[in-house]
Amino acid sequence: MGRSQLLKGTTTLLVLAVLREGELYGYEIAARIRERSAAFIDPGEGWLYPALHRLEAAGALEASWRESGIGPRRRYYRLTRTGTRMLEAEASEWESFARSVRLVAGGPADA
Amino acid sequence: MGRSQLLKGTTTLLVLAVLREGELYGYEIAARIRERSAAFIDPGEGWLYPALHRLEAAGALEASWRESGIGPRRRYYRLTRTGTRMLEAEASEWESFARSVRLVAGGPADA
DNA sequence: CGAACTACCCCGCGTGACGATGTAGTCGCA
DNA sequence: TGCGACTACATCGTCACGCGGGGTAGTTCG
Repeated sequence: MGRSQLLKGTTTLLVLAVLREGELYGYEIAARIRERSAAFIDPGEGWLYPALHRLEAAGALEASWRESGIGPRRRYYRLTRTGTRMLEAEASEWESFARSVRLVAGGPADA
Repeated sequence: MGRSQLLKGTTTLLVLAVLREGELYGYEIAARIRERSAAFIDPGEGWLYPALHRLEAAGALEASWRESGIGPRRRYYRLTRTGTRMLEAEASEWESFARSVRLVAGGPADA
């Protein structure tokens, strides 16, 4: 039950980051995050889709339905200009925070 | 409102980490965290004291009141054996998580 | 039925405002 | 000058609130 809370605040970054490469649909976004994190982060549907909606509502993402031909329709998401800026902001925010934690947790004399 | 949620799950690590050097009282713990993080992390009393109590109840910390002679009484906390182990666990958990985030957010071809 | 996606409620815990206690320092006023 | 009132600050604490991840059931379509 350790990292259960760690995710808070990073989901936006994670989602936006994998979308940097281009359009992806929900299921695929989850898969990318899982792969990239070496299965350490396993996106639950419970927060992934709400996160996508938040980001879409915030103007960071644009979405469009598309037939897959082989299965249900898929909703593809892509970064908007706003989303790209948000990604950069989130990334640097995370960087600062992670460094701070490292400074505190790293001990008295270390980097 | 960026880093608002990032703290979640790291408070235990932060508190235990600064106590690695020896006994400290609450107010001082907050100050240490603030200093070490270059003021990036500013511990709120609203989570610091509850966290201390949680950790004490969990057997990770031992506490004792002590007169300071110059001001209100202080409650000094120190790590127990359990707390040390918990610190190590939290630290490695954080490390893994941080690396995962970096892997995902770092982009397609980068470390 | 199963893949892709949605909706909804639960709840831990950080947030911010506030309070209580204790000491030192300052200022007023005779 | 002396002494109490009043302020400033250190220290510990509580509480209501809200965000957002967790879990899970529901929906649609092939």
